[in-house]
Amino acid sequence: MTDADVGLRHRKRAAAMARIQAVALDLFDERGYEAVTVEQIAEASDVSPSSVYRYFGSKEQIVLLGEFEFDVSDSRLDDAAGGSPVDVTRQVLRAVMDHLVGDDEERTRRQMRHVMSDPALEAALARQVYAASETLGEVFAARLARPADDLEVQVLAHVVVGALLGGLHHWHGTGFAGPLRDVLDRCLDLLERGLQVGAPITRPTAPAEP
Amino acid sequence: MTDADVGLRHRKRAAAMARIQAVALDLFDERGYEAVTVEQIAEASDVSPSSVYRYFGSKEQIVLLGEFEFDVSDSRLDDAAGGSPVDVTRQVLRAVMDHLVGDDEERTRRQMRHVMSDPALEAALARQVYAASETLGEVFAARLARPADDLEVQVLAHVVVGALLGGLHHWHGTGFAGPLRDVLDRCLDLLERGLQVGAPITRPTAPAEP
DNA sequence: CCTTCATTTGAGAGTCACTGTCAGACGAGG
DNA sequence: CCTCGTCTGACAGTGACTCTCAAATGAAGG
Repeated sequence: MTDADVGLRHRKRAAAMARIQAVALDLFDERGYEAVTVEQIAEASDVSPSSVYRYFGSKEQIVLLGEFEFDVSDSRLDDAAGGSPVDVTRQVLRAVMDHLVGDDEERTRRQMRHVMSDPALEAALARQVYAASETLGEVFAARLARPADDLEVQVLAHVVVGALLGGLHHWHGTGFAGPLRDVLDRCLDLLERGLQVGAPITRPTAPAEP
Repeated sequence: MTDADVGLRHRKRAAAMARIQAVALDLFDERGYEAVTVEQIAEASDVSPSSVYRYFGSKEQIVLLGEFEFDVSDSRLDDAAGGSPVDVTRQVLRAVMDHLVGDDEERTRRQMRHVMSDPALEAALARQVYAASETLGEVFAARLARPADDLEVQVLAHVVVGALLGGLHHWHGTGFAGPLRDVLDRCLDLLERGLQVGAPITRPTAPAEP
């Protein structure tokens, strides 16, 4: 094994993966996710179908690879030591967003459009998000010195991720208005401020609106 | 068409579906979800594979059909008029639980064991739960007289469902200890009481965040 | 430059979930 | 008992995904 990043082999692989994702996204925009076969993607990307599966594992991961995952060992998590769970989440979020948006904001919207309209993609994303909740739960549990299965820890982790998912849904529902990062930040603000989750429904300030 | 429930045709169909689900669950327990093919389920249930797909649409739905869905038109929703979102959720939860547990508590555990250990099932459940969040969001939006895409509404709905999902995870992680209904009720209690979501994490190290 | 070695690639065959079609079976209703 | 409408099973096909294996190719040393 060479130094792990600077081999012709490694670079070719990375280039092929990027090419496949770009080509696939174009084809999906053109004809829709379901209507495009992996074989067609492979041919248009000058690789064999075998390689596509070797690289991505599944058709969904061509779209989702790397999205909405986070690295527990990210150094920024250490910076949040002593902070609240939401602080920790904000750090995690920053790491996720750098991956997500750092690359290309428009690209994320194109991905989301397909994710939200295809059942298979939606399911794959939902699973990925659920897995992220579990990881976040482990982080919280470690910080709070509680067992990972602790009810409060699990509820907390899933609630935080749920809030972000709500934001994602809002972002999609409003035609992807504004930067995703801001929307998600606002979601965490809402959580911190405390949702009026137990308050009787009397709508505080909302003016009548159809 | 007859009165919709009391025809031989309808009864036969219902019986076949119940038989398929029971047979399938036995086979899954025996050999694992993935190792059992739909064709084998069909043969063991004395129906054709075509019928299995006609009844359930997909292999996953043999396990998941009806679980973790709720009926927006459930009469109990009206009883919660004027209550808080959590009250509404509690009513919804009661309706869901009556479906879920009303039938057979042990059966739910068997289902969950497979759901949690198979990626395809986990994804299907995650998607179903996500869809439930959307439905709940619509209910909340209507109650609060806000647009369905409203950020707070979406965050609220997804947070509530997230809390329940956290409870489900806890339930699974603790070997399905105690009635699921109680666990989920406690999750909603935690939400109402307000999670210490913004509170600094109690650690020996001194906090240094504003 | 050339050889050797370790990986990676592409090709092909096979499995299985799922879809669409259609003729025959079988309740429903008279 | 007979017609009519619906449901069922059989069949053929598609596409995602897996496995295996021989050929290609980058890495490393002479």
